[in-house]
Formats: sequence, C-alpha cells, structure tokens
Amino acid sequence: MKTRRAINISTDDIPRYQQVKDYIIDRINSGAWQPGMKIDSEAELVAATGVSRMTVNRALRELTAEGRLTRMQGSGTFVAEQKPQSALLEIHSIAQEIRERGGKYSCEIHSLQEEKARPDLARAMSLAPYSTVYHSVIVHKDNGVPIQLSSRFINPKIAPDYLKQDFTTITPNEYLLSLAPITSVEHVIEALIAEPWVRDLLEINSAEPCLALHRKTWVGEVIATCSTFYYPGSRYTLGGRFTPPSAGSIGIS
Amino acid sequence: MKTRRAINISTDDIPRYQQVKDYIIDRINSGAWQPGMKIDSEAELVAATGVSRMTVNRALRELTAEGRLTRMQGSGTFVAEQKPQSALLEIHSIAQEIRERGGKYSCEIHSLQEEKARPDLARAMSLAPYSTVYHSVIVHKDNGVPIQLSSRFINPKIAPDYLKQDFTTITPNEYLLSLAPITSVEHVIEALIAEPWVRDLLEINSAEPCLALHRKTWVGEVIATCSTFYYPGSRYTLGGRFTPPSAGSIGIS
DNA sequence: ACGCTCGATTTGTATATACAAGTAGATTTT
DNA sequence: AAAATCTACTTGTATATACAAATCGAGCGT
Repeated sequence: MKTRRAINISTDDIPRYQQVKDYIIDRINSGAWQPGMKIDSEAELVAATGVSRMTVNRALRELTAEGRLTRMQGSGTFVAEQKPQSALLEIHSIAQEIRERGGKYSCEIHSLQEEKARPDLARAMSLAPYSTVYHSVIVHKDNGVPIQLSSRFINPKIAPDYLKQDFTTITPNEYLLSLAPITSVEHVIEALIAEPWVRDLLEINSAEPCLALHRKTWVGEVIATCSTFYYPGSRYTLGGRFTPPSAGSIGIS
Repeated sequence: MKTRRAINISTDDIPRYQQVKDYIIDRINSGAWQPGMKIDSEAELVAATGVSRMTVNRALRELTAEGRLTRMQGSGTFVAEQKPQSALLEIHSIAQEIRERGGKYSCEIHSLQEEKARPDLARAMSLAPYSTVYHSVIVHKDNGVPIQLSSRFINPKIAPDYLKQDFTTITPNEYLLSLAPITSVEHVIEALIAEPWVRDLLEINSAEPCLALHRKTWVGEVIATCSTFYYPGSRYTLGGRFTPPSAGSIGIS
C-alpha cells in the first residue's frame, strides 16, 4: 500500500491542490502550526496527502503568494508572521442610518426588471455576454430629498425571486444578505460627474461632482455588482467613533 | 529547428515563467493588448516563446491571481479591466505601491513649515486658536504624473522634529507611524471640485471632480489631520481581491 | 579549535504527458 | 426555423521526472 494518508483527500469537485491548501490553513488556524514555526516539508506533505510533489508545491507556492507562508530554499517552509489588521468598516442599512439621525426615510424604485448583460458587465460578473441579469435602480430619500442612488445587477442564481420583492419594506442589501453569506467583497471609489440619468434622479446639475462607490460581491463564484451614487456634499465616513457633528455619516443601502 | 521564437527568452538568472509574465505585461502596458481583449492562447504563447505549456500556464495563472488577466475555461484569456490602483490608506507607503505596479515614484515637497492654526482647524485638532502646528504639502508622482496630494497638519507634541525630516526618503505616514501607535482614526471621503492651489499642483482643471480623503488621527489625546486629494479618474479599492470570508465587515488595507 | 569539504535535505524551476471540462461555432436533425 | 449534436479549441488539473540551487550539519584535516 503506497498511500498511507494522514488526511483524507476526497475525489469531490474540489481540486487537490486546494484541499492541500485547506489542510495547511486548518493546521495554522487551529494553532498546531504557530507563526514562525517550520511546517512539514514537501516530501512529508506528499506522504501525508498522497498527492504528487508538484501538487503540494503548487499549494505551498500559492499560500506563499497569499502571504500565509514563508519559504526558504534549502531550509524549509514556515508560517508567516501575522499581518497587521486594520480598521473595519461596518455595513449598515441606509434606512436605519437616516432614521437614527432623525430623518424620514423613503425610497423610489425606478427600475426593477430583467435585462441582457452587455459584454463588459457580463465579464465583470463572469457571465456569458447577454445573459439574463436582474437590474434594480432605487433612489433613497431623506425627508423627500434624494440622498443616494443605487444601481444593482444581480445574478439570478443568487436571488431568483429578486424581482418579486417589495424593496420599500426591505432594502436590497438586507434582502440579499438574508439569502446567503458573502464570500468576498471589493470596493472601488471614484469621484465623477454623473451620467445624465443619474443626475436627473438625484436632482443634481452637471457641474456637481458626485461620489460613486462600486461594490462587487462574491457569493461563492456568483457575482453581484452595485454602484451607489451619493448626493454631492454628502460625506461618507469610514470607521472612527468620534464623528464630529459637522459630518453626518451615510450608510450603504 | 524546433523553436521559432517571437520573443527572446534568455538563459539569464530570471526564471522563464517570469520572463513570460514580463512579456505579457509589456504587451498590456504598451497597449497592444487592451483591457477586455482576448490575448494569445497558451498554445500560441508556447509557439511564441519556446517554453513548455506548463510554464506558460504558470505565468498566466499567476497573472490571473494578481488581477491582470481573466481566464475562462473553453473561451480564452483576457486582459482584466482596469486594475484598481493605489491603496486607499498608505499603511504601506505610496512609494512602495507605485513601484510594485511598475511605476517610477517621485515626490515634491511644496511646503514644510510651521503655521498658526486658524480657529476651525484648531477646533478640529483640539488646540487653542492660533497655536503652532506643523504643515506639510507633498505631491506624489508616478512617472512624473501627479497621483495624489497630501496636506498634513501635525501637532508638534507628536513629532517635534517633523520639519527636519527628509520626506523624499520616508513618507510622512511611515515616519509618524514609527513614532507612536495610533489610538484611533476617522476617515471622511468626499467628491468635490478642488480648490485652485490643489488643482494647480495636481495639474487638473476646474471641471474635473476630485476625490478627497480626510483623515483624523488620534495618538492618545493628540490629534493630527491629513487631507489627501486624488488625481481624477484614479480609482481606489477598499478591501482586497482575496478577502477571506468574513461577513459583515470590510477591511481597509 | 578552526576551517573546509561533502552529502543529505529542501525548495525552485522546467518539461512532457495525460485527461477533464467548458466554450463556441458548425453541422445535422427534427 | 429551432433544437440537438458534434467537433475543434481552450483552459484546468494532476503526475512523473529531471536538474538546479540554497541550507545545514556531519565529518574530516590541519
């Protein structure tokens, strides 16, 4: 019997190199391998897992690129020192935000339909061009004044019933969070002069700079995108407990 | 003659997979391969470079992990859409950031002196009006192009020798972080038309919206402020591409 | 004791081969 | 015309093999 495996490498859909990565991450997270410690060599991992050395090598190489391990030729592989963690940004509900600072929240749904994804959008969502996606455009208001506009593209796989929801009672963000846990998020912020249809709905003119927050959300391999445009003059706070009274904070819908 | 190479793979000390990566990056940077475009298949790259498919595969896989490419099984390899550039917080230095993505970093110090704090600034820093503060204005450039402008007001108590530093070799942020641990941070983001002196230094006109990040830092009870203005069109990411599953919060790095 | 060499171990890279799996377009069938 | 099927091409993974290069310690000679 050649393969005396210390761990179980299944034949599921998960690639073997990924299973080896998971195994190593587990041992680090469980504390069995402390930061700075030398871990098993490739040869030992081969013996433990039953996969080939090249597969083990790939797993170790990727974990090194991801900053979890440090390797030294001739010496060995070590658990990387922990990288410093920084401030966190809470996701909170825009409706709650507005109510908490005494405003009257309302929203208008300007679009809620299915569309064909144009190639660039399709690529961003890892879909075939002109696939069916759900699209919503919602304007959030505080005492009747437009505060932010959010344009969302949803992969029907995530939320088949997205179009049937009543987003005047639950925000899209709250609804989507209730369906599945988010795997990963990426944000991009930019300042720009908004397009005419956005300016129109937000009631701003063509000279006012607008803050846009683009968010891409992964639920497993499935992707949703959301672009939020903020009313000019709004300021958006990240972290920090001591918000001065001058700058209110704007939530994410 | 088996190898009819379109590019020259030398036998130097640089690994071949790295040379292939460089070749691809070159073609992207030169504009030969535009974002969204399909690039050569693995087979074509093998023919062009003379290395094995596995080596080409490694180069492509790593570039994909680094966010420069997008691959779709059965379809092809594509140049990724604009790679989100600079990190929002210079927890790691802006200089490092720029160099890491292949640019040439430089900076200009436009002001480094002590000033009297005007009332509103004094209030923000919890100082008596017209107290002495240190003020620095620095423009960071990538290949000579202005990328961001930072204007800092420092409480002399934190950094008595602030004015004597050579900020061409160490960024203010790095220097300040080396002095004392930060107790608390607050950020405010806004989109605005920058003031004339800022537009002048960033070489932008009065129609271009500018992204501003205001940061207030507490070291104990002592406060420093920093306003960073970003060159229009730049986009900035919050949270990494490889964010591990952590629901509900977004890391800033 | 000191320095040296040598060999075992470990990581780093490169290749050929093989098969799986997804895509897109052409072709055939219905 | 529409649907189903086929096929060529592409990427994704896994393995065995080979050699290069760095490290570390054992053993040797002076």
